[in-house]
Amino acid sequence: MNLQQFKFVRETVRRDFNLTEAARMLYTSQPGVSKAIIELEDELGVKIFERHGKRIKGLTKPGLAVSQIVDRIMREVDNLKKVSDEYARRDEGGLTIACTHTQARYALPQVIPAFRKLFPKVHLSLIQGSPGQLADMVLNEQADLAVATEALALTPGMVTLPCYTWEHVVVVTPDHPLAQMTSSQARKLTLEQLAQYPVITYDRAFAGRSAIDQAFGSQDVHPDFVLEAIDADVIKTYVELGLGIGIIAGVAYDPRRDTGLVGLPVGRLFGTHTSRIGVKSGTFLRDYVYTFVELLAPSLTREVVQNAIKPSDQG
Amino acid sequence: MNLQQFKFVRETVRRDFNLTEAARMLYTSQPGVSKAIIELEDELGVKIFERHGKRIKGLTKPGLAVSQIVDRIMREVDNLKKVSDEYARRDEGGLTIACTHTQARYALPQVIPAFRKLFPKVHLSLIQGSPGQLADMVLNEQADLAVATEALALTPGMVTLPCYTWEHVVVVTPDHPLAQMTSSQARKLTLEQLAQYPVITYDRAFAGRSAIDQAFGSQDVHPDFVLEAIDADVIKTYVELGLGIGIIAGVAYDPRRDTGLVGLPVGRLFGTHTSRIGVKSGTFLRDYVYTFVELLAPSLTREVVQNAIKPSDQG
DNA sequence: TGTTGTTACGGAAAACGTAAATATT
DNA sequence: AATATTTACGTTTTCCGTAACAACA
Repeated sequence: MNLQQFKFVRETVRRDFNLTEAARMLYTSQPGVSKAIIELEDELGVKIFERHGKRIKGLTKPGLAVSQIVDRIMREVDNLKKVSDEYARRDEGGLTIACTHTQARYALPQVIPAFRKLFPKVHLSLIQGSPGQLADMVLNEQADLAVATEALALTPGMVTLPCYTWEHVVVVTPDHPLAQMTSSQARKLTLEQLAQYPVITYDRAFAGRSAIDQAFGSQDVHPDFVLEAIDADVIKTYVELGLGIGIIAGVAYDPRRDTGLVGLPVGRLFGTHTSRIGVKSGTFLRDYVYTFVELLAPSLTREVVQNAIKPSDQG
Repeated sequence: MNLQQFKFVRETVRRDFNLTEAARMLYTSQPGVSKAIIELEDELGVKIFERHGKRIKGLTKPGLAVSQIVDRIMREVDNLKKVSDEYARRDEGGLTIACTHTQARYALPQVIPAFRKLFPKVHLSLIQGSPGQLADMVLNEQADLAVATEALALTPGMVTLPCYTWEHVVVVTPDHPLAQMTSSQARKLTLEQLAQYPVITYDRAFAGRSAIDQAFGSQDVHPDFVLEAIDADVIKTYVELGLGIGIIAGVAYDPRRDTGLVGLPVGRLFGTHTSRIGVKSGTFLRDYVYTFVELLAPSLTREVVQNAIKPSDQG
């Protein structure tokens, strides 16, 4: 039994039981992976992988149990590295944040400069992806934490914590009829009125889009979604081109910079949303990660987060 | 980083930071242990052990964190072996029970025959020791579970569950004044009356002795404890020799077999005691271990026990 | 001065990659 | 036929024990 074998098992599971892929990801030879796994199976006395002839198709029943334990071991091994780095290179290291475009472009810029001043030696990476991908990145420990609004939650092993709340804003061109309204008229704007115009907003999986659909749906109003995009910059671009009205996250509209657009504060129509951070349960987080989270959401103190990631179930 | 290094670190901590001892326990050479640990320290970039020159005196701050993680890893590695044995040799294996003499001699015989019938291939070992030793054996995973009445509890990582309750009994020779009483007189026996005779009972750490002391102490009665022993058989022997009256666990007195003794049911004087099983939190238990516990205490179902040993904190 | 930890060194074992064989889709 | 896994084999590296050395108490 050795750590190498565990690494191979974990990677093989992650790569959907493709040894060749697993070997490639770990920069090693495929026969080596095969041999190591077979040796582990021999030592444990059980087959970990279900084989149809020579093709590996999935986990056996004992294999599932083994795989879960192996995951826990490898997670602790990762923690070992992180813990010692915490002492050896106190303020150095990497912080990988998986987030949506909205977060990367509008929310995180409000904290990253301060963070960099505190930890100039920490190498930051922002990885963008869909909320589903973000969750995967955190669970596979490719990212230390995820920030998103839509469904990060509910995968076992994933812990999410409320970060900040926000509302949508409607953006239109200055010459658009909606832009001509008095502010008292604007306050009374309804979903029906909005739905008279083509709508440009986020893709299904992003930035509170589900709340937008729900709001319209509950009133049985069905606007024409002419264009859906991952990020507010794209949406704003097409709004400026006159393709329709935009519904974007409030943080994504800045009256001073977005001079070609008028923002209508009708967030109430679509409800209030909570952006959340996602962390993998049971992982060790470097000191500066806690600091980062506190900068992003002062209510998420070190204690709150530590308590949340305590491993309560196996993940 | 490899499992060997982890094993060495764990053993070195357990052997009070004596590399020579650790090496001997693991049947390997001492320089090998030294080298492996140094290599691990180099790889992690931190010193794990506090050294005064060349003497290892304890854990450094990072070393403590490392040691805790290493313990968790090694525990999971042990689980891996157990899990696969569960499938590979479904009803074979070992069951090591750490218990006091009272348990081994009087309580466990009531369940072990039934257990052996169910799992004839399971090799049973009973290790006897003081309650403190029992706890250590479980924590070091030399024993699967511990059974005892006195202080098993409260070490972190140890989970205890109530097993069965019992009371003490006073035993005397048939010609002893106390044996001449009518049953109504016997029912009214007081601690003062008992204290008129020399008392033979358990050693401080065993079988509810603390409750005996407490009972006498609370009435400010101070009997003459002429002899203290670990087990009831020894106590009964000396009672038969006329050295005094015996106070032993109720289970240890059988009127049919102990023909040379008369039992007085005065358990109420010393309160009711609960024997408990102790298990290490976070360990995997073989199927037959759950069965054994259910035989011993039907209320401790598999679900109850599994729930109890779920790792809530690090141990 | 005895005990304990580190360094040096050499033989044995295992780890790993290339090549070939075999099985699956 | 193409893709995927296992077997075979030889080189390289790592492992591990003995011996020698160094430092504490």
